[in-house]
Amino acid sequence: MPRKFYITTAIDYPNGSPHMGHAYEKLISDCYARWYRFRGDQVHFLTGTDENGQKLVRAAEEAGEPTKDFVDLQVDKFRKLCADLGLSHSDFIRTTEARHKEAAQELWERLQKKSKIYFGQYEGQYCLSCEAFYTELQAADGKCPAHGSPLERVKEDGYFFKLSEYAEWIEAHIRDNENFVWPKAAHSEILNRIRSEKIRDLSVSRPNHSWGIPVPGDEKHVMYTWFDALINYWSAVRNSEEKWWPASVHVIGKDIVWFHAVIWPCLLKAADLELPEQVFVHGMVLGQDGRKMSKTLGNGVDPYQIIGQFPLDSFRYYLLRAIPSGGDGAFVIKDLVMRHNTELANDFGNLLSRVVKLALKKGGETWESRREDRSFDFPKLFEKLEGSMTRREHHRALESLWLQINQLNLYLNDQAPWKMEAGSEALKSCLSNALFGIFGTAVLAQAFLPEVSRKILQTLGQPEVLGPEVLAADSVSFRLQSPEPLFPKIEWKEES
RNA sequence: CGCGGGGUGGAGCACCUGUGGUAGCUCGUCGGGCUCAUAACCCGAAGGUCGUUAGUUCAAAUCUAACCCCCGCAACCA
Repeated sequence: MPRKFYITTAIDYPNGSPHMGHAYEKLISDCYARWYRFRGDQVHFLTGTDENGQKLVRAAEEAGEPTKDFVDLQVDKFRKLCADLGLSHSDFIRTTEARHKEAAQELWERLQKKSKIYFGQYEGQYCLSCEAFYTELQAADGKCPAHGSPLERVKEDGYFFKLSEYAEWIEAHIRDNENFVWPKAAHSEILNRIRSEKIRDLSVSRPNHSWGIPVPGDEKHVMYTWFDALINYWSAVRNSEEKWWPASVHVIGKDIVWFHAVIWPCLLKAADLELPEQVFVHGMVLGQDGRKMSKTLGNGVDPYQIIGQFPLDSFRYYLLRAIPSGGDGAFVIKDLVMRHNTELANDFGNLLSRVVKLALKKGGETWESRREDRSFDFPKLFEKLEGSMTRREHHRALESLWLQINQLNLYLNDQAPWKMEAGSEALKSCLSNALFGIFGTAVLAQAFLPEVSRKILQTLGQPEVLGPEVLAADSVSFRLQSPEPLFPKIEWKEES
């Protein structure tokens, strides 16, 4: 029976255009979605947009457009990004959709019925321009960190979620489930924070300015954006809840760990819903100077500087390989080009050329690889990749894959099949081994380099999508086609 | 101040976080091999006291402590 794997990205806040971080998170998630699909699991892969909150209303005002029109337009950009990245997502959710509204309201009512939400008063330092409260910690001097203007002491009516009731429970849950927040650094950081901060009840409503999801039974309030945003993971699969819930992995960035590792599980617990298995925190794509990408520093790289300029698989490969999962990494276009030219073109692409061309010359189109002749242990390599992927170390999976590619190149140099006599057994066995080696590598590379793998399999005369079981098949036959360069070299000059 | 991440041959990074045991990868430099292939592939060499200091240990880049430096935690922003 196939296992199920439900993976999500964070939903994006579309007040600006998609940036590198969005692309990174989506590509990582896509890689895992494809890997689990490859190993035979039933996969549901969700991404989408978070469209509530006053910040969007303000952004629309600044753009001089009605909020809804503005948001629709922005969301299209994110949809386009998904398409341009070749994402294999199963669903794209918008928090302005009816299905989400209904789900959020249902969850609210559930919590209210169980008295986990109550009506109260919020008192704090409030910035009028931000329409947000700041804690003593954020604004120690009583001034708005964003505007520098003095904050007002404001009392406001609103709804609260009894987060404090769950303080001990969530600490225990995180402590006892080492994989719940991953990687380890994120796990200990959040645990640390829970222990040092008093968990207080969470304000979950805002005054209704006709944008947002109305609080059931009280039109004067809408849900706080974060409250409803988290629920998207549930609302997207509510119609087939028994099939997909709970989520297997929420892939998120560092800045929203608290919401996903603390608030979200507590909400679910309070509503008697099952908890996600894992919150996977990825690192940040930094600017080429190794600092956080920012407009003021001008060190940012827009995803659209890459998409269309460089092959998609090279972009994917670079992000997945050059930035260790869980850590931060600088995005340097020159390095992307270098990895494309050396690792992809020279190591991998050239390997395909040299083997297939030689095979065509020496033995024609039809080749067969039998299990007893094989020099390479792909089932074992699969296990290795499986281990890396389970630990969410996709960069190591790629490293293992490349070790295999290097081994193949070395094998050819050692065997020197071009010196062997045409028609000899030695030649036949050497080349069928090499062909199987490429085949196995391409099969395993599907989650990482979908487009390229497809082309390789096609060159070998194999079906487009294959699972790990073919690696142990008794016999695989190839019907070779003349290969075209998989990775034409890229000429690229600094500051072009 | 506090929290978190990092400091490894000329450059960029693994390992450390999965088990402490001759320091590994890519690029660059130098020399060699091969000629099937996308001027590609393979081998070898030079180059590091793994931020500093102290400690634990038969043995530390890896564990412990202190310190120094860089980055993120306010804004565009995952």
